[in-house]
Amino acid sequence: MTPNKSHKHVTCQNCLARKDSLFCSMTGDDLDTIESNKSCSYFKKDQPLFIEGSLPRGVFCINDGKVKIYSRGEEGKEQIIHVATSGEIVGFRAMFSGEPYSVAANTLEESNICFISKSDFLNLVDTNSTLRNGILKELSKELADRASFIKNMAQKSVRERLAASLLLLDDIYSEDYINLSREDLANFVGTATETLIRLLKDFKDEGFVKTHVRKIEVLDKEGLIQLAGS
Amino acid sequence: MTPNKSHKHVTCQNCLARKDSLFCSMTGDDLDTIESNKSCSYFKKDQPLFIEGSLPRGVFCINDGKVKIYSRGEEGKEQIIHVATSGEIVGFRAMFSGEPYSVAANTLEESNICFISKSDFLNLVDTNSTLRNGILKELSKELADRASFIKNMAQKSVRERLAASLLLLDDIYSEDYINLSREDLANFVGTATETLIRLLKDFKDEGFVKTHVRKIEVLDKEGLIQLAGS
DNA sequence: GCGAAAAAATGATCTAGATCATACTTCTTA
DNA sequence: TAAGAAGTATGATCTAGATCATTTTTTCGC
Repeated sequence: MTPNKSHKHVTCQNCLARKDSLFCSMTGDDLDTIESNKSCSYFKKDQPLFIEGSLPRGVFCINDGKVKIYSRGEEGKEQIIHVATSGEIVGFRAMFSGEPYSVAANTLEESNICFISKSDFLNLVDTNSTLRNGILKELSKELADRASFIKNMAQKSVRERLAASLLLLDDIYSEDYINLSREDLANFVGTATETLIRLLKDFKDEGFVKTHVRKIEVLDKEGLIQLAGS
Repeated sequence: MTPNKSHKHVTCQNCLARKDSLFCSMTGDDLDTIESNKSCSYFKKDQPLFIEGSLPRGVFCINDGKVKIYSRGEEGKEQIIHVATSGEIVGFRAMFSGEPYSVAANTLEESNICFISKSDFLNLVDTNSTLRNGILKELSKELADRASFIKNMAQKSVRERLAASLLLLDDIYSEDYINLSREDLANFVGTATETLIRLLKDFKDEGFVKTHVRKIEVLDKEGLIQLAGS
């Protein structure tokens, strides 16, 4: 875990997260444009970037931290659609559709996040064809992801979905242990918190994972892959 | 229902479906390009446009008919993600992502469908910014749709999902009755065929719908909206 | 470091919906 | 137009997972 997450301005030129992002191929000039127009903020845990139904004013670029993208159901229960990490750009979909956000975004931990205004971003997309193609590609990939998400929700058991989710989150948290509340994890898997806790206990007993208080260490990736099915 | 769906060449200039499509704003020149390079085919019921895992060679433009977009689960059970109708362009997502199709597409009824090759289509997208923006918008909207699809699968009962699905399909089939097999409908709602049949019977008894053999007439939209919830 | 509040865990119970078996209806096509 | 096949319907049963209640553990502000 990064030792110091407190607020500091990160220049795009030096941004370590950029190399993994849609901005990876950005050249000097365009980079300068962003750099001089962006703003950088430090977010505490569980702060909103935007809420469902509001109008997008720009995009968020995660320098460091984790962000959950979710949608709230009737009784207020969240369904987490995605967990975004360093290098990801969050919130550009609603900008293209011209509609209000259909989802909300909150930080899951302390995060450093930059903001680029709608006009700056759209200009860039219009003029930079590499970025544009990257975005088309990204949108298409996400669409494919969500198709399989839907299929999993419809056809897999909670146990299978938990296995798949843990694998996914293990990638997202890379060197760190998975660090989500049981409730958030349940809302990602799409189940009740109690059910999640029980299944997680089974996974512990079966040696697939180990918990460090709230954090989850994946011990047996192969086993989870088997369990998750196709 | 169109009286004659047999094979005939439809020119883009005269295509009635175009006005509802991403190509709606297409100008003379670009339209000529498509017109001279596209091919038009007549598809019988339940014929594949493409299958999961194959590589896209172009896009399909539905002139007349219906197409299901679906993904197959482990035991072969389909999850229908979308039902596309006249004017829709099908299969362009995988072209941008550069990956094989993550979903499959089959006709649901006799259909007239045009094919535009990958290179022609990508050229058009590169040069025509209106089309491009239309596509970005479309992709973003679908992403939002799928987020709510996921949420519904996770949080709503089958009964609620059936109500929502019927409303959606009623729009797609516009003047016609909904015309899907019980199995396809079940695979769209995300439930077992038997469960779907039972719930559909309830809906009949409660006066929400009326069936004409396999076809379904929606009688009480308001009631279904209530039932479907948010 | 202490006490309150939040989060995690466990237990008991209940039901929506899956599954399996079988019967009936509607299409196909010979 | 009859027979077989596919699709639709219904009945009986079983269980994964939701829900509600309670206890234990962890976190956090003072």
